[in-house]
Amino acid sequence: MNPTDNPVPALTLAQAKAQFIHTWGVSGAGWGVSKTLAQMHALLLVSPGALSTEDLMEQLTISRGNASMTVRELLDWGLAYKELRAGERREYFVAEKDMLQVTRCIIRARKRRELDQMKRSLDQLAALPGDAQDPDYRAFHTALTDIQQLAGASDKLLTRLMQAEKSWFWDKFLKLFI
Amino acid sequence: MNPTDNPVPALTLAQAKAQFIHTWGVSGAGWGVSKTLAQMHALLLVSPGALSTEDLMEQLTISRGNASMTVRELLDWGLAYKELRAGERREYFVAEKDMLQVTRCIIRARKRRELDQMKRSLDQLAALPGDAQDPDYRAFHTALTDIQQLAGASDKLLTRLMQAEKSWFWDKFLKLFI
DNA sequence: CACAAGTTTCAATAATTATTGAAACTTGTG
DNA sequence: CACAAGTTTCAATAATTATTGAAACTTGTG
Repeated sequence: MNPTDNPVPALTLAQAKAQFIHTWGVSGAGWGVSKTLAQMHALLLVSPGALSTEDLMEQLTISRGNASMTVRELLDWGLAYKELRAGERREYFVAEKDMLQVTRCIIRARKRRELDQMKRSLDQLAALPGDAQDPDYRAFHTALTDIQQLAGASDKLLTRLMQAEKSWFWDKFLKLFI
Repeated sequence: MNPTDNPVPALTLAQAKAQFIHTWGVSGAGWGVSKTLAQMHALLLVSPGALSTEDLMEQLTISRGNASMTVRELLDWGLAYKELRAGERREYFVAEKDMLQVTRCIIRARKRRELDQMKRSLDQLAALPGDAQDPDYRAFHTALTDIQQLAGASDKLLTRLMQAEKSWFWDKFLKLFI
């Protein structure tokens, strides 16, 4: 189909960035951050310098309101930082670029939002007394206990990962599993 | 507020089940399975016997169509099995109750759907040649390389977890991290 | 303290995703 | 092969979630 030696015509850098932003947005949606949030993070990740709200609006073609709220959320998650410039009113933002740190931020937020809450609910439900002869009660109790065990293990693993230093992380975690 | 010795009035088993189904549904939504799917799985988990489509419809108060599609999806994910009864046309379903197996199923599905796809995209983009002097290119390339590294590590970790036998899992994984 | 430059809020609306339910289909039996 | 018992499909609709954009607000200066 393509008569040259290079079968895939090279993308321009701008196209590659756009594709990356798109891809990151799609997967972001898959792990519990909104698409716009993930895209904004992607844009900041591949930008060499800090960007203003205005820049974000333009480059992602989103409204001012959306840009404002999303950038605030990004700060909340710890995935971006403000960069203030002397003598300028306008705020600039840079991404957290250390991917281990990024992972940690996301784990922390999701653990709090979901796992911790689920554990509370499970603890309450698993404590329900009942008749050990009743198959309904037995099924309920067995399921709950198993899930609690998994939740406890996940909790501890995630807590460890969050505390992990880069060296610990790469040493224990990667070397063990790779 | 409560004058008896028991400050929280005990839930009935049915209420506890309902609450569990609700909670499981909420967290399910958080990790990429639909709420109805997660609820149906929860219901099957706490049911001592197999349930028919009819039972699922009634107990979750969802339509026949929804029940049919969701139960199919549950089979797809490997989170439930058909149980056929001799001389009956009607199909019954039981949950996969081994939580390690459940985790494995979910990891497998999500890895395929998201991580593998993302890796393909990253590999293509990270291969983009460019001018090492250009700060734009440098930022892009650094970000991509870092993410690739993380994606590679995650991939290997998840693959290991999926292959894990119960003994391996509880030995290495839990003992190491707890 | 008026104004310019920017930010935030939030009701209205658009976009997306999940659900219904009736019609079409399948399958096993007399 | 007609029928009963069940399952699946899918267009219409409902529910949910994300986005806009204009108005209100904030903040720093002359």
